[in-house]
Amino acid sequence: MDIFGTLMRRESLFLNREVLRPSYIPDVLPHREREITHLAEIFLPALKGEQPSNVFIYGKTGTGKTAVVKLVGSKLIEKGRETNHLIDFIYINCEVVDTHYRLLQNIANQLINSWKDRIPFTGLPTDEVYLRLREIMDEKKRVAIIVLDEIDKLKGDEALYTLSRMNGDLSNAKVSLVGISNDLKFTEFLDPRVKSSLGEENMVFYPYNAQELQDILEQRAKAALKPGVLSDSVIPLCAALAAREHGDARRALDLLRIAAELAERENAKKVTDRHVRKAMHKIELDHIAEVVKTLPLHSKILLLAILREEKKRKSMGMNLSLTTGEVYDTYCNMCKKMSIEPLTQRRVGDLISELDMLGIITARVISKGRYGRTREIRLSSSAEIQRILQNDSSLRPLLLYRGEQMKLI
DNA sequence: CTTCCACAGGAAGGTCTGGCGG
DNA sequence: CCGCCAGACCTTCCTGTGGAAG
Repeated sequence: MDIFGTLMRRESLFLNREVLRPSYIPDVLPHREREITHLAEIFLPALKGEQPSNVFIYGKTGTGKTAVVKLVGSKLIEKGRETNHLIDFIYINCEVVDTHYRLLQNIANQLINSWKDRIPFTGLPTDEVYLRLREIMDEKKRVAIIVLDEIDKLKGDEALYTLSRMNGDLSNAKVSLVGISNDLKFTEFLDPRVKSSLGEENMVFYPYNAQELQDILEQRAKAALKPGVLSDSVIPLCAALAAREHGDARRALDLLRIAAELAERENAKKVTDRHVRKAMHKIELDHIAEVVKTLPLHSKILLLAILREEKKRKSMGMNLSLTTGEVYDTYCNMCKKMSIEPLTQRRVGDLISELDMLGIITARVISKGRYGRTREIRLSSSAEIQRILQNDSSLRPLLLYRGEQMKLI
């Protein structure tokens, strides 16, 4: 059987799939011309060997913050090479690199060329790492622009404090910082000194509206897909759906790409609205499935406890929402069944908040007056969560064999 | 108006792991 | 090998609180 032969003969709808991926940065960013110019003006002094102002950039996800910064950054490096002013442009995502130590370590390692001088990711005292970083930068004698994406994910403001006053410790090199955040309230909690230093320049990226999203999609679709494969209403629909979710361009591009992939798999000649809706559903379920699978054991037990309580409520025709106390009781029972020591209620409270932030459950704080203050807990997609948990081997003792399938007890 | 429930969630500290230099 | 370090993950102890009931 020529499995791949058959698949390969199937006509692809794509010219270049990459163009629709979130990591792709096009050379032209529609509706961000003003932001690009503004940022370029701020960076300009770097080309004269001077230190650009620090910048703080706000904006929700998918508003083009990262794309604009990376685009302007790469143009800056290019121009720097031409004019013989070498510039270090360091991009760090603080969601991945989220502590003082790792931040310094990461910056230093991006500046180091040789493998063996690299700084280990644990073991050294933090100030030692800082000293080494200083040495490295002073040796290079360059202007370095350090981009801290998702800066609000950074734990503690010590790291920002260190970086923002680093210029005082450097004799030959210069540092300027670009902070990117989608949390508008982020600076409120910062040390005032850091706040004023980081906020020398401020930029706000507003969400795209449906029309702007359409322009973006059209531009990308032209490069990514073969001509004529999109039904007329597909792009407006993707744009409208994404606009509903606070104008997230990343979401819009994902929708279009996945819709096209689904259509291709069906061997369809054209991408239609139906594919887009299917894509949206798929994105939601994939997200939940991915997160639930990788959850630590106690969070899984907790989810199972919520699932089971909800089912019980449903069969009794009662109100679906649960409280922390109820969930905790069921959770403790389940732990007993598995002969596992349950976590404290305090800890479980934190786990519940985490699940809420991940979008697996909704947990709103409500007051029931005389009957206390608690969280109102609900699963966001019980069918999908149940499907994942039923196939989880670590929860086996809590599941029951019935016919061919594992069922919840 | 006050009371008081059932927690929320802050602070501080303990334990364990992986990985470093010496 | 040891001693040290940062960070993940928990516990203990604690103070704070929205709003129905009294």
